Amino acid sequence: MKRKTKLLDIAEALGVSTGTVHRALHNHPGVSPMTKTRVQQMAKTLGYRPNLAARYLSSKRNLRVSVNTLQGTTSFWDEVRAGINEEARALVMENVEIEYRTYPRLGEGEEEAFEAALKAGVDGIITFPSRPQSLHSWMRRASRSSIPVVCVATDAPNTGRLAVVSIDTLASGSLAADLMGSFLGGKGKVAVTLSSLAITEHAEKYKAFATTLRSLYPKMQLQESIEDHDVESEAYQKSSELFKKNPDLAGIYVTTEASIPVLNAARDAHLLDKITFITTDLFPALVPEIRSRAVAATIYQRPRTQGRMAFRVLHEFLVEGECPSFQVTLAPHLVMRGNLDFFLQRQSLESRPQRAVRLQSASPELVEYFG
Amino acid sequence: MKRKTKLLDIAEALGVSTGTVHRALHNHPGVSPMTKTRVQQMAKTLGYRPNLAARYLSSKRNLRVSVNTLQGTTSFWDEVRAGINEEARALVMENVEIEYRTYPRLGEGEEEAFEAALKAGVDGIITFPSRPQSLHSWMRRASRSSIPVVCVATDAPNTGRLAVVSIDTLASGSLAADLMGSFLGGKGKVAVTLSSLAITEHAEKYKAFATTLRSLYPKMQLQESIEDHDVESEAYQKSSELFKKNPDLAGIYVTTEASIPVLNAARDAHLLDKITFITTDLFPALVPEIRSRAVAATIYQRPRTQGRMAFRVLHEFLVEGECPSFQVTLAPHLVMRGNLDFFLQRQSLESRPQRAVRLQSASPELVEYFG
DNA sequence: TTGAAAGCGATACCAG
DNA sequence: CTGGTATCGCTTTCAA
Repeated sequence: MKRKTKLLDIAEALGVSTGTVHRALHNHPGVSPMTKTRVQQMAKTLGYRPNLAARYLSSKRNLRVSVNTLQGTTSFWDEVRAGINEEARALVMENVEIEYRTYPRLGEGEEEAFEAALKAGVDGIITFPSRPQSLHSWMRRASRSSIPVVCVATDAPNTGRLAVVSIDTLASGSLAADLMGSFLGGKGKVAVTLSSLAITEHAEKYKAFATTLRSLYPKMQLQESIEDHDVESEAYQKSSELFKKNPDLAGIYVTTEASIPVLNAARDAHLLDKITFITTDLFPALVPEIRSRAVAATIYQRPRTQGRMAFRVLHEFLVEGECPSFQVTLAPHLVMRGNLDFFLQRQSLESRPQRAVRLQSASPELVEYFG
Repeated sequence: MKRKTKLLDIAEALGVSTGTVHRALHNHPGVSPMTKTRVQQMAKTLGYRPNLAARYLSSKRNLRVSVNTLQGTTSFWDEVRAGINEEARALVMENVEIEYRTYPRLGEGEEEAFEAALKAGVDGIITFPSRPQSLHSWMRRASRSSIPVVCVATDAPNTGRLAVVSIDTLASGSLAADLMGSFLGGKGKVAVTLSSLAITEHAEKYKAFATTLRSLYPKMQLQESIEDHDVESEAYQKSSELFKKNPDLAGIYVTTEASIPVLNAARDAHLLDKITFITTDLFPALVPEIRSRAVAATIYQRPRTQGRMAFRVLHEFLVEGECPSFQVTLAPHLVMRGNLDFFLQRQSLESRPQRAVRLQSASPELVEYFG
């Protein structure tokens, strides 16, 4: 086990000073191209890896990251932010500042938020690109200034973003299909609602659902999908129509968070107890529906963990400067009435400021839950 | 935002030197009781938090942790070790050494492994206490020498261990019950197999299963549980008897890894397609059973994440010196045929030496899976 | 029992 | 453009 090579080693090997080496490795101005390449070569051959402890200790600059997400009450985004916070405290030895920029509604104010983050000169951005197209040019600009951007929940393709953290859409759709088939004994009419087939994630869930259903439960009939375009009234409207047209509908898989209008449509059509619902995510209004078994199961997208991973990836990049571009994909969790309480217990504490969520158990111990 | 208080601050406040302060805070020998308490007081009132970067930088000592688990081929423990490794690389800036000590079978050689770790003078231990009673005195001894011990998968109560990382047994049992009820339409005879009711985790799973079944599906009849004592032949034997006595058995929940003998018993009794199986964990032999739908669903205990968390908790303690004793409880994952492939894809790469698991996706990106 | 001082490895500045 | 050097906060050793 040989000693790690440090700045001085490569300086001596080249007969220059550590200052020069440092500047060369960081592309700081004031180094002749010649020496710069020589230094970079030598660093490579010596296998130089910076000592992070020394870096943190001597560096006065602290990293600033902007977190751009939907506003408050949506429990999903509160969770995401909580996850980011947790990971920030756990991973870092000081010197990371997180600035939250939120926007009120899908696609409303997100460009402004992004622009503001860039203007403020942050070192990295975690964002939910609710309208990837509209953010596209801003993200490319960030990429050109080599400011890393991590997308959460939804990807923004071809934007030069560093990474995307999301739930495995294919696993979600396939699991939903397999469950639906099992619950219904492999027969009956089923449908899927989604926001828009134009959104990759939703299209993927739908496709996975359809494919799995066809291959595992060939006798089931999948109806055409419903697109609600993130409008609640549209969801209600269109699902009402669906129920009218298909009074024998046996199951429905709601891939978006907008399951309440669909449930209400079924309720108003007096079909609630005839239809098996599989929904997405977990939020207060859904809880009684699961308890009453109106919803058979919901696929939880682990917002807390998504936030955690997003920060982790960004931080790793900022610190190590690695990774071109990649995806982090999480396995979804299944919540049914049987295990609902365990998830609620976990959620209720997410807004706590502390570094880790801890709750009293029966024993005098501390309990931590991880999504 | 005021400057962080450092060693020098508290030294000046007391008119002593930083060396003394350091020794006092670390209970090093050679400090008068008087000054020691004065220093500790002052540290508290000033809200002193050590600067970890400086600590790492100046300290030559490196942490050694021993990981005591079952041997190799069991994919579960390979995963756990992989998780530990991953987290170690991700969390730490050098100076952590991991020593693996494995033992061949349940309860065989684990005391020796533990003793060896203590003799070797490690700074912390992560262990699977396969026979908590037999490890009891060793663990108490570790606790007396204030060597932190983290249990994985199974707890060892009243041993003074720092923490336990495990799957939420209640959520597992309840989820299994709810699924079973849903699959079977709320009626029929069901049974549970487990290793031994004397093991807390198994008793909890059983109880959760029974409770949830009774409350959500009161028409279902739960038979008496089968205990296999971790002996495959016993599992086969006893489940064969069960099937003989209850030819109308509709479902069975196998809470242990020993699902194969139970499946074989059902197969030999020509009841395989009449019984709905819900099993535990995911290993090669189980894959074809899930594919053929002999197993309707399996509850995955996320060994990789268990390993990750175990290391994380231990490391946090070693570095921050906090936490009396606590539990980390993970939500189980549900694997069915629909989403089986996603888990397999993830597993197949677990033994990779790299810091993160990355696999080629359709796009030229890197993909990471997290359990 | 305590103080003084020499590092640890990178950063950031100032002087040449 | 480049070299030299003080600095970050803590650990550790050597003297007193």
